[in-house]
Amino acid sequence: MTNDPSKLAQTARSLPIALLRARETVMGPFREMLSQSGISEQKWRVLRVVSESGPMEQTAIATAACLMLPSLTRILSAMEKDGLLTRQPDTQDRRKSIVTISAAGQDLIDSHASRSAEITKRLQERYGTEKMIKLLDLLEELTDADLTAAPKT
Amino acid sequence: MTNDPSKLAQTARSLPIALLRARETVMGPFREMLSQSGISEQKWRVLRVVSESGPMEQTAIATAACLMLPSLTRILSAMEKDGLLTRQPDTQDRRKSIVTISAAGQDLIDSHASRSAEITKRLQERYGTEKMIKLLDLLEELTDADLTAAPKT
DNA sequence: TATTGTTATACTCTATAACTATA
DNA sequence: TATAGTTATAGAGTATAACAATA
Repeated sequence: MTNDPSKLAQTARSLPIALLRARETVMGPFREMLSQSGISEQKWRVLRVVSESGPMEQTAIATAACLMLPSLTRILSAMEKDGLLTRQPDTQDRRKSIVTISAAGQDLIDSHASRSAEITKRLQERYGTEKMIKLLDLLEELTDADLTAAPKT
Repeated sequence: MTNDPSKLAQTARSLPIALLRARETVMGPFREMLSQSGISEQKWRVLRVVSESGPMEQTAIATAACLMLPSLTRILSAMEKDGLLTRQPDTQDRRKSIVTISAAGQDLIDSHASRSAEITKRLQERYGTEKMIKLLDLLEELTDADLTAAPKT
C-alpha cells in the first residue's frame, strides 16, 4: 500500500502540494501579524494589489488577488463600508467599476510595512537571500507560463 | 497612491502571494481532472498522503495535507463512509486512530495516475524540466526550513 | 451576443473553543 | 497535566448558475 518514496509521484514532488506546503510554512508569521490587526488574508491581498497597481477594475483584482468574482464582490462591499477603498463606475465603460484605495487603506498597509519587512528579512536570513530570489523568479515564470499553449515544435 | 513597481514590496515579490498565484496557475488542469471524478481537492490530498506514507495518525495527515484537524475529522468521516479509507484505534495509544487507505481508495488514485502524469508532463514541457526540478527543490527546502529558529551567529 | 459585476445557493474550509478519552 | 481527536459554531470562501446593465 505504501508507495516507493523514490517514485516521481511522491507528494513533495507534486507541484500543487509542494506550493501549498511551502505557503503554509511562510504564512505562519504573516497570519499572526494579520490576526492582530483584524483583517483577513483575502482583504490584505486585495489591499496590496490595489495599492500596488492603482485604481483598477474588479476582474483584474480578482485575478491578481486569486479570488473569485462573487467572493470579491462581498469582500469589496465590506472593505468599502470600512472605508478602506472606494468603488466608482468607469466613465468610459459603465459596466465596470473602478476600485481605488483610500487614505485609510493605504495607512493600514503603511502601518504594517515595517513588521512585514521584518518578517521577510527574518525569512531571508533563515532561508538564504539568493535562494529566495531564485525561488521568486521561478514562481513568477511559472505564474506567467501559459500552460494551455501548444508545445514548441 | 501607486507604488513604485521596482520596489521590493511588490506583490509578485511577496512570497505568500507568489506561491498562491503559481499554485492557481498550476492547479487549473488538476481541478478539471478532479471535478470530473467528483472528489474535492482536500480529499485528493488526504488520499495522496495516506497512500504515500501508509497507515498514519490524523495529526500527521493534517500537517502533510495542510488541513486543520477539525476539517480533517469531517473529511475522514465522509471518506470512510465512501469506503476510501478506514480508521482504527491505535493498539498502543488508544487516543490515536490510524488511517489506512482502502483498495477502493488506492484504485481511485491509480485510475488518475495516467491523467495526472500527463498533466505534469505537459507542464514540464511548457515550463522546462530543469526549472521544475529546481523549483521543487527550493520549495522542499522552504517547507522544511524552521522559520522560528534563532539565526546563525 | 458578449462582457462586467451582482445576487443567490449549497457546499466546504477556517478558526477557535470546549469537550472526551487517554496518556 | 498534556495530547489525540471530536464536536460545535460563526465566519468566510468556492463554485456554479442566473441575472441586470452595458457594450
